[in-house]
Amino acid sequence: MAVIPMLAGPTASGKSAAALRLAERFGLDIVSADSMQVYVGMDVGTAKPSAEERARVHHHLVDVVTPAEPFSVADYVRAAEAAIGSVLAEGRSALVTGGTGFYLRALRFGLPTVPPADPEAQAPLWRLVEAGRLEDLIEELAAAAPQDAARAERNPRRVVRSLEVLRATGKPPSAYPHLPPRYEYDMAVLDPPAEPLAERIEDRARRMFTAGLMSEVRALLARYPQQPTALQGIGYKEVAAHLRGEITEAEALEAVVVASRQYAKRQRTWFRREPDARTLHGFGDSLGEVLEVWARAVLAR
RNA sequence: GGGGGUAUAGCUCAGUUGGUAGAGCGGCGGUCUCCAAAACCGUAGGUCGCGGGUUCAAGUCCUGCUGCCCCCG
Repeated sequence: MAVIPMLAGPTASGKSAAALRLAERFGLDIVSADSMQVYVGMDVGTAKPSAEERARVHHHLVDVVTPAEPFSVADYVRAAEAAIGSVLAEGRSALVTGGTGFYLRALRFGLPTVPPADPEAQAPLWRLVEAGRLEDLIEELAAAAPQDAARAERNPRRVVRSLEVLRATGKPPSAYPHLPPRYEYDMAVLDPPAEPLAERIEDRARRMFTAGLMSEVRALLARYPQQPTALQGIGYKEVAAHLRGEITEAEALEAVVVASRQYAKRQRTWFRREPDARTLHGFGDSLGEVLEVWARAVLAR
């Protein structure tokens, strides 16, 4: 059974460029693992691969839904596994690459068997949260599932989700096993030094603004008034605030830079604890040889 | 030149009738079982512009100086 190479790393770590090189070198398709690049019309702000790059290498899981549609890890895993399956069926292999650790982990270790989230079932719980009764919900959860309550860390989203599952099925999320993953992966994580990464993040944010991020957001808002997830994206929420006149363009740019830096931090934290992953110190663009050796070894298994 | 205002954590600012300082943001660390570029949890930062004075005690009152802002000339 083939082992699929998986390349992760924080934003602006040069993983996309590196992935493109590896894909061309070894004749691989790229399977993106990016929770924002799945949306049509979100191009500039997500640093989506260009049309030219997508002509050179087939990218899967990019542009699969509109910003008006919901999309979740489960959707991701199903679609990504299907994509990998079809590539393997053609006698080739794929390279999974992206920065959404949550998606990568679900792909590697399997989707949990917890029932899917149901917005209607969550609605009454959210009403309580909004009414300032989070404490009560935590208590209810703690009474039946102390571990789940502890793990929720007072995070409203996690408390609500855990209670939703508990109330609907009588079992908390922690009682559900994971489905076995469909494929085996070998994960490499780019870990660039913080300072240079921060500089690259700032440069890239600048370039996004000059490349038309503002008009992209304007078009998005006009076309999809209801956006469950898109406006969570870095670059999008800040520019939207500017378009509403709440902050200046300079402030929006600064906010994007800060949010991106914080995001990169969270990604590093996530990947650092990822089991069985090899860490490669540096940027994707400066690790060409190392990455090639790694990919060749993985593909030979 | 005269008058008024202001000076507190990296930034923006709170600090009640005097009892040696807080918040938000940022920074740093962490969490993550179907919204994850999300949502959270935890921490470290301050000779309160500088010098005098009053007081048992001053960020808080008085005073001189310095910086910044506004008004008048």
